[in-house]
Amino acid sequence: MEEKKMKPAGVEDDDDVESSSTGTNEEEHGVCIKPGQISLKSLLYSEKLPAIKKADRLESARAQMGLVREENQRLKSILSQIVKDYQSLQHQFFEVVQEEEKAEMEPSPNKLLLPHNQENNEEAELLSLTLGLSSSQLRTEGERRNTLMMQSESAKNGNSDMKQELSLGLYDGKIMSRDHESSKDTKEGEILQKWPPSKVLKTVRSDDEQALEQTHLKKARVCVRVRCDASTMEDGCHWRKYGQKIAKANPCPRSYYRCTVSPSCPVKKQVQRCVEDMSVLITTYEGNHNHPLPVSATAMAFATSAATSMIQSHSSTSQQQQQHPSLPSPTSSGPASATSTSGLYGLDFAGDRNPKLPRLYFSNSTSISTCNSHPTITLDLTSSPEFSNHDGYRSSSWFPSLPKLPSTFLSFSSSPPSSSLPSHLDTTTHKSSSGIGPRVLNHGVPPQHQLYLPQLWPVTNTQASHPQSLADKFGAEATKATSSNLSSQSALVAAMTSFVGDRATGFLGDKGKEGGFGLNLKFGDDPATPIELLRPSPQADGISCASSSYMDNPMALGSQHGPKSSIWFPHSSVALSTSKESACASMSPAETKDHLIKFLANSEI
DNA sequence: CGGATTTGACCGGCGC
DNA sequence: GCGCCGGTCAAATCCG
Repeated sequence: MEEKKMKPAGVEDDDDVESSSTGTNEEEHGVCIKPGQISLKSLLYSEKLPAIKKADRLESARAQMGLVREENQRLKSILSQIVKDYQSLQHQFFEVVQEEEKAEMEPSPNKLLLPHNQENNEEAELLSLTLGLSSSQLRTEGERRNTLMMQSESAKNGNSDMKQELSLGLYDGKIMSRDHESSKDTKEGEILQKWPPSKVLKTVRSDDEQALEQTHLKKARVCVRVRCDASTMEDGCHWRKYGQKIAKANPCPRSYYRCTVSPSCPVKKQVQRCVEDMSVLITTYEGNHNHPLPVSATAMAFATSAATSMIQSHSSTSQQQQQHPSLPSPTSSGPASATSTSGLYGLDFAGDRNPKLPRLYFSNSTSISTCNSHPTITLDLTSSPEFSNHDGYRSSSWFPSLPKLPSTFLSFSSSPPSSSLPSHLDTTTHKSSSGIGPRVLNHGVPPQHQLYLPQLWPVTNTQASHPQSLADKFGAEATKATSSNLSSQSALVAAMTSFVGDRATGFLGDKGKEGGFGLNLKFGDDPATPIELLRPSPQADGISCASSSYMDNPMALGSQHGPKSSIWFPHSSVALSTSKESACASMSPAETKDHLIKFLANSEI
C-alpha cells in the first residue's frame, strides 16, 4: 500500500495487473504480462529518476499499452491456434465415432436379451441423459451428426447460442419437453409429453413396471457431502425453501428446498449440516430436473442425475437378475434389494505430476440399497482421512499405478464411506439399524473399500438397451459394461469440474468382477486435446474391451444407443480440466465450480 | 409490493 | 390404535 502511494496515479491499474500476473493464474484469467513490461515499469517507477516529467510518464504508459496490446495479439493468436487444434481433434473424433456407429449397427449378442416389448418401445421409452443438447433434438443419426457439426461451427463462429441451450439432467422423452422443441416434436408426429411422466407410459408398460420406475424416479436420491461454510451449497439452481425441520438424529435443522427454475420441476433438495462435522454440508437431491438448467447448474445436475440413474440401474439390474437366475448375482444376501458389484473405478484428476490435487476413486463395489424406497448415493466431496490412508487399497492390484497419496474421496454410494459417518446421511443405512442394511451393503468388503462409483447410466428406460445385469457387464459383455462406466465417467467429470476441476491427468481404473478390464484415461494438459478423454489409450492396460468401449461411450455423441439415449458431454467441460491447478487449490468447491463455469461460458465452445 | 423465508400445523408411513 | 418421525403445507413474516 505504501509503495502504491509513491507510484504515479496514472499507472496504478497497470500495477494491479502486474501484481496479478505474479500469481499462477494469469493465463486462466486471460491476463499475461511479460517480464519485459516489468522492467519498463520499474524504470518508470524508479525513484532514481525523480525528475520524470508528466509527458515522459505518459509516453512510457503509452509504450506500455503498446506492449500490452502486442501481448494481447499474441494471446489471441495462441487462442485461435488452440481452437483450431481443438476443432481438428473434434473432427477426428467425429469420424471415429461415426465409424463406431457403423460398427454398432451390427447385431449385438446383448440385444438377444432384450425383451420384445422393451425393444419395440425403445423409441418411446429410452431415456436420455443430456448435457449440452436435448436428445430429442437428435432423433436420427443424421440429425445428431448435423447438430454436432453445428456445435463445431458455432464454436468457430463464436456463437453463444449453444451455450445458452445447455440443458442437463435426466431427460426422459416422457419427462422433458423444451418449449422450442415442441414444434419440432409436433412436426414429427410425436406427442408432446410433459411432466409428470405417467400418461404415455401407461400405453407401453405394465403397471408394475411403471409403478416401479416412478417410484425410483421419485425416490432415488443423491447425497452430496461438501465442506461449506454457507448455509447452502451454491449449485447453480434456484431453490425455494419450503420447510425446515430438526431431525431426530441431528440437532442441526434440516432445510427443504424446491427447484424454482421451473414451476413444475419435481427436484427437491434437503440441506443439513453434518452432526459430527459442522463444516460439512450435506445436500440431498431428489428427482430430476425437467427443464433446461443454467449453465452453472449443469455439472451438479449431471452428476446427481447420473447418480440417480445409477441407482435405478442397479435396481433394474436386480430385477433383471430375477428374470435370469442363472446370472451371477451381485447381491450377497438379505431381504433388502441391495446390489453390490466389485469393480473399481478410479479417477485420478491429479496425475503423477501433481500429488496435491485430489484423486478420486470409485468402486463398482458400491451398494445401492433400494430397501425403504430411498436408494441413496452419497457423493462425498469432503476429504476423508480414514479412507485416504488406506494404502493397501491404493496399491492393490486394481490400481497398480496409483501412487500412495492423499486424496479427496468422492463416493457414489448408498452407504457412508466409513462407519463414522452419521447414519442420517442416508435413510437407507439409517433404517438399517436392524442389521439388514450395513450387512448387505458391506458385502464382505471393509467399509472404506466399498463406497465407490458403480456404473452410471441413463437408466430407467435405457435398460431396454442395456438389459444385461451388472454381472453381465463385468463379465463377458465387457464392451457394453465399459460403456456404462464411461457414463459414470461423464458424471464424475461433471462432478469434478464442479468441485475439483482443473488441470488434471485422469486415470480411470476399472476392474471387472470376473477378471476385469481396465481403463486408462489421460486428461491432457493441452487444451487442444480434450478429446483424448474419450479416446482409447494405446496403453489401456492391454484390455481390448476397454479400448473399444471408449467409443461406445454414449456421452461421446450418443452413438451407441441411438438418438433416444444420446448423451452429449460438452467438449468444454472436458477442456475444463486444463485450467490451472493453483487457482482451484485455494478455492472453495463452490468457487471452483463458478470459476469453471465461467471458463466454460467464456470458452466459446 | 412481490418474492423468499420462517414456522407451527398437518399428513402419511412405519413400528410397537 | 397410538405415537414417533420425516416431509409438506400455508399463513405470517421478512426483505429488497
